[in-house]
Formats: sequence, structure tokens, C-alpha cells
Amino acid sequence: MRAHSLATTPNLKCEDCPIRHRAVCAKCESDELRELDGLKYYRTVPAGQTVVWSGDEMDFVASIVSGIATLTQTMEDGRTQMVGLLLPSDFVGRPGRAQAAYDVTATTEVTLCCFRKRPFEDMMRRTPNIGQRLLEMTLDELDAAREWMLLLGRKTAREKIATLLTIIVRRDASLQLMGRDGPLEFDLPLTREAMADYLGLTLETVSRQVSALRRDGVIVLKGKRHITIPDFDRLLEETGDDADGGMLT
Amino acid sequence: MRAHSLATTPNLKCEDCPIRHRAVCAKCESDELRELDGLKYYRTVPAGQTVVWSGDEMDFVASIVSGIATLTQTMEDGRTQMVGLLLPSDFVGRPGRAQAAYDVTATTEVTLCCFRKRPFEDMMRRTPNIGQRLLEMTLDELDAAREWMLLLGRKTAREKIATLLTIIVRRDASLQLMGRDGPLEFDLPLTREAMADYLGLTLETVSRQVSALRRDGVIVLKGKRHITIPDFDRLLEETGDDADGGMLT
DNA sequence: CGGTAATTTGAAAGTCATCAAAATGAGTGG
DNA sequence: CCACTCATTTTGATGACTTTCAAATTACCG
Repeated sequence: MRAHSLATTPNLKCEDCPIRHRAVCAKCESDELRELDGLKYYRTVPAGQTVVWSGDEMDFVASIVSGIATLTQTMEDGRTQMVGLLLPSDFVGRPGRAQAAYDVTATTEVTLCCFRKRPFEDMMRRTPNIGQRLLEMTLDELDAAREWMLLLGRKTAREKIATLLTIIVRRDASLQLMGRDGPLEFDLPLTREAMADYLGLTLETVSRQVSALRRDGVIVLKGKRHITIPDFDRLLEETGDDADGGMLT
Repeated sequence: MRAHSLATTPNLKCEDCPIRHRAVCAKCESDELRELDGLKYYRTVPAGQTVVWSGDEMDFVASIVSGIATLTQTMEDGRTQMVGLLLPSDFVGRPGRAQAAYDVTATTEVTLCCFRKRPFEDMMRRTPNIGQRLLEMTLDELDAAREWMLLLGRKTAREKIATLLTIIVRRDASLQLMGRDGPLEFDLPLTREAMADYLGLTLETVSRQVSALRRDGVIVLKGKRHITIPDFDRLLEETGDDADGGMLT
């Protein structure tokens, strides 16, 4: 069964890699890139499949090339909390640690650019550009985690949903360029249950609050997953964050 | 008023520093330490005072030498969430960022070992040992943040209190050595309100749950702040985490 | 020994969870 | 192409847990 999950994929050359300028390799020079090219191997995981189980021996680290994965923690009685949402260019695994601390699950089909841990750690020691970039990325993740803590600890269910939607919109925006003002549209990459695990809610509450935002005209649904946002500032007001909506200071 | 908060203190020599082996300088060689010695200046902040306000220009980074500080986020309507608890050896500020992202407040009197940001960043570029140590520390903080997210999103009020108590006990243990089995004792370094901000609760709920744990014999109070834990495994069971209590596998 | 901040306690209300069932939708095979 | 099945989502009714508002109590400081 190991063989199944280790499906490999032909490697892309680093120069053509879509995450070349955002991933852990972003600061690497061309000679460093060549070395990475020799270490790496691609691996594709189908939607829904677990990449690593918490506690498992983990002999590789990886960058997400495409697709979406989640980090989750589970309590003994089954309560689960998502603690990371991994997008293209995000890093999986921790140099210097043998066992995975969280479950990593592919939400969509995911392609990983993997490095065996030992060789990667060795190279990191010799290559400041990698460690420096990983530090930047980790600091960004820590900031994101702290925003998330505010959401989990202090926001209402409605604010949580609105905030999650703005996060998804911003993510889409950072990947694609898009018209600033027109109505925004996107597909939810998460099930209601995954949204609930992200937000510290039940899936029923998620469903109810999504419906409420729809009733109030903050969002428009086409099907269950496709969302249109007629007025982004209106959505922002619902998040509880800086009501920076009035821009006429 | 700036002068007030900039009270300086005579520097300790790095060799004699109590956080020498845990702080951002932990991996530095003696020559590197000498250079840091030239950059650093001590600063002491009285209990209750804010060190930096979120959004402020921040021209230094620092290590906590002694005392306890908190990182908090505040929403417009006043809801606040603690997002970091800073103990001796913890790092304050982010290299490469001009403005503080959070409020930093001294819970007890705090002594900081400060470095002006620009010189520190310059040295970091030249000194891999600093960046490497900062990466380790940031990864640890990220793990802690993720545990915290599970607490905020999924634990009950009672479990939250029990978990916070174990965190404080473990912290004390990591600083001092202590008898493994006897009843543990310590002073709460946080007010009920600070505990509430940590846990995403109201201070009333904190008070009630502390009283409930006392009634149930999980903890013993002497005064409001001094706590004795007669049976640590019993407390662990209350956290909702791995009921690893039964150690007779 | 007051005075103020911190903490506890009480009563009522609200938000979200839980349990249950219906509705919707996607994929499969006839 | 449609019926069927299973997973996902919605909706409803009820209740638990936590918050809110208020007041009493305790502790700390000068």
C-alpha cells in the first residue's frame, strides 16, 4: 500500500517551475537550483488521501507545487482542528524533526516537490539562501497562525465565515491578477466540514451562517461551492476586522 | 514620555547571561558573542507597561532576559486575544519588518536585551548561526501556536484551564529542576483577565472553571494566585489531550 | 485602615452544538 | 439518458455551555 501513495510524476525543471519564486528555493542561485534539481522527486497524491499521519516517521520534506492540502490535529475523542492550509509554494515538514506532528491531507489532487530529509538538511547547512527563505516563510506562517488564533478565540460564527471567505479571495488574488472592482467569483476549495475544522465550528453552523450571508446579500451562491461577492467591502465589514471600508479619511 | 520607557540597565556580559544557551544567540561562537556584546543594550520595563503598540515603528529587536510579556491582538470593538506568551529567552520583533504587528505588554517587570534592528539585520546576514537559531525558535513557536489553535477551536472551558495550567507547570519545570513526583506548586503569572485573553474566554468563565477544578480536588488554591497540584496525571486527564496517564502499556 | 483593583458569585440570555431528518447533487450502471 | 446510491449539504428542534450584566466579596497598596 506504500507503493500506491508514492506515485511519482516526471519532474519539472526548476526554471519552469510555477512556484520557483515563492517556494523555499526562491532565493537560490542557478547553481544551487541545479543541485536541488538533482535531489528532488515529484509525487502526486489524489484528492482526499492522507499524505502523512501525525506521529509517522517522515523521511522527506516538500514544497506544494499544485493543489491544496491541510494540516490537522485530532483529539482522542475525534474532535479535529485544522492548523494549517497549505497552498502552492508552501513547505511541508520540519528540518531536524523525524516524526510528523500533524496529519497532512490532500484536499484536491496535490503535486509535491519532495526532498529526502537528510540530503536536504545537509544542503541547507551549506546554503544560507535556503535557510533564510525558510525563515521568512515560517515567520509569515506564524503571523497567519496568530490571525487565525484571533479568529478562533474571539470571532462569532458569522465573522469566522466572512473572514475565511476573504482569506480565500486574497489567496486567489495573489495567484491570479484580477479586476479590482468587479464582482469577485471563486470556487470554495473546502467542504463544509473542512471549513468547520478550519473555523472551530460544526458543519451545521457553517452551513447556517453561509445561508445567512446569502440571505443578507453579502454573497451569492451558484450551486453549493461557487460563490460571487458583489461587494467586497461589505464582506470586509462582516469580518469584524478593521472596518477600513470608509476610505474617505 | 519616551524617556521613561527607555530606562536602561547595566548590561550583563554575554558569558554570564542566564539565557545564553536558549536565546537567539545560543549557537554563536565567542567572537560572534563579542560582536553582539557591542551591539546590545539592556532595557527594563515595569510590570503592566506596554513595550510596543501594534502598528508602531519598531527600530529594535530583543530577547527577553527575565520576566514575562504577552503579545496581543485587539479588534476595534475591544475584543482581545493573546497570541503569544513571551518567557525568558524568547525573541521579540521580526527582522525585516518595520512596524510591530502586535501589542507587547510586560506582565511582570521585564528586562530586555535589545539590538537596533539595522545592525542586527546586518549581522544576521553575515552570521548563519543567528539565522539558524532564529529559524529553530520560530518553528517551535509555530508548533506552540498550532497547539494553541486546537485549544481555542475545540476545547471546553474546563479543558482550556487545565491545559493552561500544564503549560505553566511545564515552563517552570524547564527553567528549574524539580522533584518529579511530589505535589507541584507555583504562582500564576497571569491575572484572570490575562488567562481569559489567552484562552478565548471571559474572565468570569475562567474564575468559575478554576473554582470548579478546586472543588473537584484537581488543584488546591492558597490565596488567589498560588496553586498546588496534588496529582499531575489527574490534571492531564482534564486537558483532553492524550490520556497518557496510564503508563503501564 | 480606607480605597481601588481583582476576583467571585448570581441570574438571565444568547450563541452554537447536538441529534435527527430531509433535500440536494454527483457519479454509476442499466 | 434516467434511475439509483452515497456523500454532501440544508433545515429543524432542543439543549448545553458560555457570555453578559450586575453585585458582592476579597485582596492589595499606600
